[in-house]
Amino acid sequence: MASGDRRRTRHEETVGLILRAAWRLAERDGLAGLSLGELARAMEMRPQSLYTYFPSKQAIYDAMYKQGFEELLACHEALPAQRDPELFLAAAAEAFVDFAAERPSRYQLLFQRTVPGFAPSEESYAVARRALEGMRGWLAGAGLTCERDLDLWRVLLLGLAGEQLANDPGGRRWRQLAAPAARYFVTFARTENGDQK
Amino acid sequence: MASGDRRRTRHEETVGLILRAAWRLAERDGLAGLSLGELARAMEMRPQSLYTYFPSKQAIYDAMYKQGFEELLACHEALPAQRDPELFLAAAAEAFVDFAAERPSRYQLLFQRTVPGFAPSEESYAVARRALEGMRGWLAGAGLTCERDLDLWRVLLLGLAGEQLANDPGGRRWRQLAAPAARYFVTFARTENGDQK
DNA sequence: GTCTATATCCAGATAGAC
DNA sequence: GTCTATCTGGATATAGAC
Repeated sequence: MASGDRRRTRHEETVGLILRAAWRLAERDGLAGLSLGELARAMEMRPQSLYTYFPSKQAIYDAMYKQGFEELLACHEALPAQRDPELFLAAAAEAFVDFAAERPSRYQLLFQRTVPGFAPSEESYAVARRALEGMRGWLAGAGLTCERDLDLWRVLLLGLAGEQLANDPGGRRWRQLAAPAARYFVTFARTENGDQK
Repeated sequence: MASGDRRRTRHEETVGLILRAAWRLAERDGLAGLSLGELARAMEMRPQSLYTYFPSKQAIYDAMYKQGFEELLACHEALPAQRDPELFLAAAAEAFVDFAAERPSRYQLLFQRTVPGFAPSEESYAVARRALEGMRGWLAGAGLTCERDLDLWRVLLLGLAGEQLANDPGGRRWRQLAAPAARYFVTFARTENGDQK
């Protein structure tokens, strides 16, 4: 029915607006400092009305987590194709630091475990796994297929973004290290794998 | 005066016990979830009595921050001497991951910026700088003196510890990557520096 | 879907008696 | 130094009228 559809659409629009506002407040007050009162005020609602859209505060964090990984997947798909896998990985590493720098609280929710009591639902975590599988595919494209390679790649991404956010927010000090670090990683992984074979 | 000395000693002892309890609670409830009520209960005090020892909750976080870096410095000094700087850096990287794994909330307070509103005092930050200067010295011992080398070294430490805590707490998955990553870091940095000269 | 009203609980912090 | 008492303001969440 048309009226049912319209109502559902309106509901989902509001859910989207609430998440937008939640990200904005998380940037301003800290992710763990997000409060339903402030969030409601930003939406020009009473705090209780938020429960029409989310059953709990945890559910809001969970929706943010899922949305964050969906955005990361979109960011991955937007990466330009590259013949050279090394150049592709360098661009991917830069894009990851940019992704984190653009919204620090998103990096914090997705990759650090700092919100007391929060754990993603199975459904949301599935999106996170898809992002990781995408990375596994890139490495395979560069001839790197063992689990250790993926683990070290993750170290570089996490470390680059973490240092950039914590010690040079708004700058480029670690961002500019992303490409050489990615090259380092590929050389290292190939050498190590060669040693073992 | 003897009685004055004894009182001061008792006071400082209590401060130490409060910090111990604060770390324990931070591990249990999350660093940002630390509450003065819980902390007082652990000390068998009323919450108000804590103000005899610390003027605010922020001051407690600040003392924890300073203590954490003092512990890191002690950990650095405990590293066995090594003729080979590469072996020394490998051991240092492993020790750093162990340091983080042993008390995740300490890693979180010292190296992530996730407690809403917390910023270290100048005095406490000075201790953090000493720890960083120590690392600079190690790299210099391996012939690595440019700022970029130190930045990439920090990426490795932060990334290794962060992944270990977030995705394999209690395990050794990233810890065992520390030594090979450090060894290759040295090789890579020397090669890069050679290219530039 | 949004509201008023309320429940329940907790936070960090201060004043002043003992 | 520790306590009782209190302030002030928040939090998340639920019930039920409109």
